[in-house]
Amino acid sequence: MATIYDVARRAEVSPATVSRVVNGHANVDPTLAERVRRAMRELEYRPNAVARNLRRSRTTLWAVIISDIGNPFFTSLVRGVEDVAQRAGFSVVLCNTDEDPTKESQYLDAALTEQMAGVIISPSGRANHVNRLVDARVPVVVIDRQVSGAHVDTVLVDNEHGASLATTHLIESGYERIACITGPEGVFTAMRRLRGYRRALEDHDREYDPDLVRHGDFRSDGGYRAMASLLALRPRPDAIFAGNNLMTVGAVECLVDSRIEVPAEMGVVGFDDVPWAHLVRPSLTTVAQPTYELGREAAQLLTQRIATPDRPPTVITLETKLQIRDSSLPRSQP
Amino acid sequence: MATIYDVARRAEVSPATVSRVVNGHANVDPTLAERVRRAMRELEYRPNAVARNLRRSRTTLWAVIISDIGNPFFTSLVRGVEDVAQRAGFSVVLCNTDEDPTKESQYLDAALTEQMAGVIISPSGRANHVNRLVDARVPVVVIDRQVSGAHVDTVLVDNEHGASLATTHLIESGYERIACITGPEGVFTAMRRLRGYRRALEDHDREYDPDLVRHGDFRSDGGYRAMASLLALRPRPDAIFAGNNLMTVGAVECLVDSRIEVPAEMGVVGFDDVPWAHLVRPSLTTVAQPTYELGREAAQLLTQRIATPDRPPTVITLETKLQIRDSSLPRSQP
DNA sequence: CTGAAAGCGCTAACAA
DNA sequence: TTGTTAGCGCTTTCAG
Repeated sequence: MATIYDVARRAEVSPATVSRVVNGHANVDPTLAERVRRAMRELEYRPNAVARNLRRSRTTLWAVIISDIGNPFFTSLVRGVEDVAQRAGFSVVLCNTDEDPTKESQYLDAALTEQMAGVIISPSGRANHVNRLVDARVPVVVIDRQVSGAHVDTVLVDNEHGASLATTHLIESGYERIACITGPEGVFTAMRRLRGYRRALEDHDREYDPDLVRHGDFRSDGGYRAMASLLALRPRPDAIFAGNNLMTVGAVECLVDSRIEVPAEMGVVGFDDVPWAHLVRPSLTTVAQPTYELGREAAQLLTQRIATPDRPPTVITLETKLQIRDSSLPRSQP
Repeated sequence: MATIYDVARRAEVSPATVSRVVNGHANVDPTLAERVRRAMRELEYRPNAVARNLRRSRTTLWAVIISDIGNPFFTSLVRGVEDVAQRAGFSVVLCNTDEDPTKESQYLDAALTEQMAGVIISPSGRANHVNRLVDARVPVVVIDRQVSGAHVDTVLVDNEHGASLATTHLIESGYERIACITGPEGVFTAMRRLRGYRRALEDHDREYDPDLVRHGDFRSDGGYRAMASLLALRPRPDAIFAGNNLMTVGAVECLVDSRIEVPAEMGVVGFDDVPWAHLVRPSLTTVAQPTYELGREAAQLLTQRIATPDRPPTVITLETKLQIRDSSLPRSQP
């Protein structure tokens, strides 16, 4: 690999001049600049970002740390991040933790030791992970899940409100025994969505019954198992609110396998849109999240945090929207 | 951020000794080592990977460059890569090109300038991109799509054979006018799958009719549009072979919207499994690819390439398997 | 077994 | 406008 010295020698200038041409910083005599550019071309010179990063003590890479690369929620979000990052001159790399705190910790280490310019993270676990970044003064934005006790920019959706909308919709459509499949205990979004479900019930003078609640793993399998367990109840629930997209899919798979008709025998509303929802019969009522915008907002916060590290942290909450489709058609009266 | 000098001073040793403790390279007196470790803890010392990388002129990051992060094919593949990488002490970062050569080029630049330890790429475009890596002696493995004229490790599936199996299956199930939706012109997998389709037809003394072929974009929308265009034909096709998972989804969506019964009015076979295939009615016959293994094999080749840069390139071809489900049920005789 | 010192490739004062 | 030079933080000879 040619270095900046090789180029300098060939162009008969100093390394500093080459650096100036490469970075377009200072004014360089056009003749020299041209000579430098030619030398670069001839030597196929490519700046060594590692050396540059060391010298400048900053990099141009953002890490986006997410918990499930297989969930379209995150892939859409990542696109939002990418589009903003690119315009601001950063490259985005993705790190997939599979909801595993060990993996998350490893990627945090990588982000720290590699001196990444910034991190956008949907934290799987406790606050201390995020605080490691904050303490090390790495610009960081938390996305999707609030971290209590971390003083950090955050982008959320109105989980509780969305869940409440969904549940209210089921109530008003005439469903009587509405169950809930929420996410893992201790995960922020899972707790908020459960709270919204509960609030809606209580607002309509329904009893909140913990027996009708299951905790899944935010993946399809968990939704399937939770649904199966709910189906064993007597009396059986006649509707369910599922706390994320993949668990909705799993729950519906279970209903299909059990030959239970949706919505005739079981109303279904899910949180977050299901990919290829059109293909699923019947079409699914969901609480739609602005996933792409979530990514955009996070990326914008991150650029601002990088520009002004000492600004006070912001929390942005985006709105969800209830998309009524066929899986929650009004209950025909007996 | 504490540096190695800070630690050395506190532990009253030389930076070299700290380095030895950190890397466990040479033998260090246990007393000193303990002093160093304590100093590290007290200062929350974290080695600066940028400086280390510069000094060692190698890094510990792999880039996986893929064309569509929204396609489960790639997400499963990435998991295969991650599992191997982690064991070998590398971190994996993902780069999404959205099939855009400009983005691809940018990520290649990033991989080069950041001196990444290795690259696994599913190239969207021409050979020259990959050759930039090979020429720069960056360890690289090409995955999913062969690059003609690049002397490089490659992991593929038997696209032609799989496509031929799928088409033969439709023929033997009694379908008469079998159309094909393949991928973008010039994309390796698209060409091979089209060739398999054609070969199967000709092997069964059917005429290959270019009017029955459409080129989609490997995404759902493209599949939808291609299907719509095929439906305008008179006589209409009575079966289709779709060249990847998302286009299969799009094609089926189009059929649903057009109220065309599958398989009664249109047999469907897709290449690559569709996520949540259970939910799609009827269940879809597909050519299943070993996506996770694809990633594993690629990662293994990459570790070998890094260990022995001058070994001759290998091409590995994994087998696909026809998964027969309901969307291609034997045609009932008229 | 330990320390001194050179240098990875680049940038940014500072001087000329 | 250009060049000289001193590091960024780390590893790794080479002496001791």
